[in-house]
Amino acid sequence: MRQASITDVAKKAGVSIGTVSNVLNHPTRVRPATVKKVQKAILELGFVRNDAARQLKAGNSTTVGLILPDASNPFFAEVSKGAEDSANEHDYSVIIGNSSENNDRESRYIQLFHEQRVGGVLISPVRGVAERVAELRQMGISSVVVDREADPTLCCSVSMDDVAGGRLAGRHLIDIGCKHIAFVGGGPEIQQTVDRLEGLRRELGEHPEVTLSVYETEEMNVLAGRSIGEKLGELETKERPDGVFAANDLIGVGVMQGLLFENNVKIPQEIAIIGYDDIDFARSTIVPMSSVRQPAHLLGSSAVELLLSELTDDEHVHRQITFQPELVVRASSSK
Amino acid sequence: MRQASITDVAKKAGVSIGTVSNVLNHPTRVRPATVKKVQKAILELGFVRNDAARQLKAGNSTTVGLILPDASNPFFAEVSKGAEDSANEHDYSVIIGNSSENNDRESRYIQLFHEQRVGGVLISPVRGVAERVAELRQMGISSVVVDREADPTLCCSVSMDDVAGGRLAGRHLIDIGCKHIAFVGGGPEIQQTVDRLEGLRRELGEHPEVTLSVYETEEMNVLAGRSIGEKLGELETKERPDGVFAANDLIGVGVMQGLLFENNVKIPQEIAIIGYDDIDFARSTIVPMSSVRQPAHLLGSSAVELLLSELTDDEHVHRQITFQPELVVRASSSK
DNA sequence: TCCTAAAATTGAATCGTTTCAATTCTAGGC
DNA sequence: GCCTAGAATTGAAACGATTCAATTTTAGGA
Repeated sequence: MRQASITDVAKKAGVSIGTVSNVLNHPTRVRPATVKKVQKAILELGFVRNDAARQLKAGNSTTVGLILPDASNPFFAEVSKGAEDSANEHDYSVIIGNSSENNDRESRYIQLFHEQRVGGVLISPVRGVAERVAELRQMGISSVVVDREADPTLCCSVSMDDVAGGRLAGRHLIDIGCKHIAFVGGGPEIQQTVDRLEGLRRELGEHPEVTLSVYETEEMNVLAGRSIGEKLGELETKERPDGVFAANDLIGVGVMQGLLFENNVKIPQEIAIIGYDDIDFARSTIVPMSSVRQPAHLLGSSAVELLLSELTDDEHVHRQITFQPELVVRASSSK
Repeated sequence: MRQASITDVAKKAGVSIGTVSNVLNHPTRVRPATVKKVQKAILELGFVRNDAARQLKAGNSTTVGLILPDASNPFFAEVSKGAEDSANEHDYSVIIGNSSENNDRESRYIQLFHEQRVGGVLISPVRGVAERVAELRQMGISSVVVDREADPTLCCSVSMDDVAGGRLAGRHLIDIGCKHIAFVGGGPEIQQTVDRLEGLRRELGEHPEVTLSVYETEEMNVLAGRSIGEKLGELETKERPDGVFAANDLIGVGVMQGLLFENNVKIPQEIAIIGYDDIDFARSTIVPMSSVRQPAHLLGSSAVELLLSELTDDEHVHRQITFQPELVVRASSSK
């Protein structure tokens, strides 16, 4: 089925194609009566502009590519919503590619987005940030790194201050009177986890009366957390922690299950728990769990703002923005 | 930064632009030595084809638009992965729009995708299926309805057989010896829930010795389920159900929490539980929960296959495909 | 009515690629 | 060397929209 073109509209309205284009793009240059005539013709023909033609001539794209490592992760779902909302406000649209943590797939989306001449790419690289940024720059593609830090002489990036998140959790556990705090989850190969533990350590550094135990896990899931929770619950009461800071919510949920179900530990009375990420899961646990929340929506929208600034402002200077998390206190740490 | 064009490549390789195009699109028409020359020039110039130009001349798009009602729903995340995998195999790509259950936003994405002349649209409409399908047809856009049924004289659709899902759950509960089954969740305004209950009723119809109680909820979340779980746990033992079929996993998790935590009911010994959707949540409950699984990935990939068939096969006949769910048995219903 | 300046409109040229008829090149046979 | 047929290459035309210099129209003043 052939779509109506701008030439058809011009013919039907009895004007030139340049006038139709002006009605579409610069309506103030056209007399109101002519505008009406053209709009009537557009309606009757069901004309919808061909963006390929527009882009080819105009040379500028109104789309931004977003490459996510894991679309089913609620965090990234929220990042993409933030990006879309912000883009929409600027008459840009976001097209999403899902790398599924696969480096080759990520490369493929970069190529595809480049063919489509997207205005820029928002990316949370599967592998090395520096390498990807260098590649994108070499291709002449503007980019913003999401949820990771990048060298601000090369491009913008938006990320979370996980050290601050760790401090928030630590401070809260101390405020509610915890003397023996356990950190559960991950290991040294996950930078975000390392940062969260670092924040906790810094906070405890000002409280020499408070002790810290660290329990690493190979996985960052509920099962891994439950296993540690069982162990903690089996400790003699005076050896148990009275506060647990979990590296993420899944770990936190698992710890809670291990404590509650296997050991009948009272939460938060005997052991308080704080998770990280504030996914829906946290809210829906048997004892609603406190969690450090990352403003994912804001991360997405800020990434778009930075990218659009780079595209439109000749004086644009790259920035590295780090967002502060907030603590959402729920039953698991209320005492 | 100006990107290299096909004219630049032709000049550098010392051939015509038609030859460069043939190297890109019909390499067998070109002598190997010439192919090599052109490819060398492409590499040196970092040439990446401009898809807007290609699409404008060639007239066919290699992208498919996917409009999701809720990107953070794991089900749709999996649908989109299936769609992407299938599209990739056919050298198509999927661009995703997120309507966030907003009808206007859905309209906006349809308009945007139409401007981009996508090959077709995969859509799970926020409102009326028939209305959307009619609109898309009027616009000359091929479409496939996802996770809903559509009139197969108008377009293809892929959906789940929720009645069969309800039968699966019912049969399993009967097989493990349940005599009093409770259905928990939703109400008559949610067709999928109605179908699941219908399936359960059909299965029980062949077992007059088994009784059924229905508990509706206003919301389909964990809290709503927990409230019902508490009520069920408070019933006299001989009035309690011995099997619960939850309308979705969140309800199921909530029922489990209400039974376990408030009433110390033994699961599955006293009451067995089956959820629906098999989200990660189900697997990670205190007693891993059985659940009816929908092949979301297959739904996505089949939708793409149907759409591409429509685009490439002159003899294409629209189909309505309904997928059979499967039951994943876990601890919550193993006895 | 004529003149002038501003408003409004026009349409050729352009964007980068694909297509395909026309042309050129090549290799084998005589 | 000439001829022929098939292989290989060429490049004008076209796709649909935007742009902007050239042209036309309009309205107000004398």
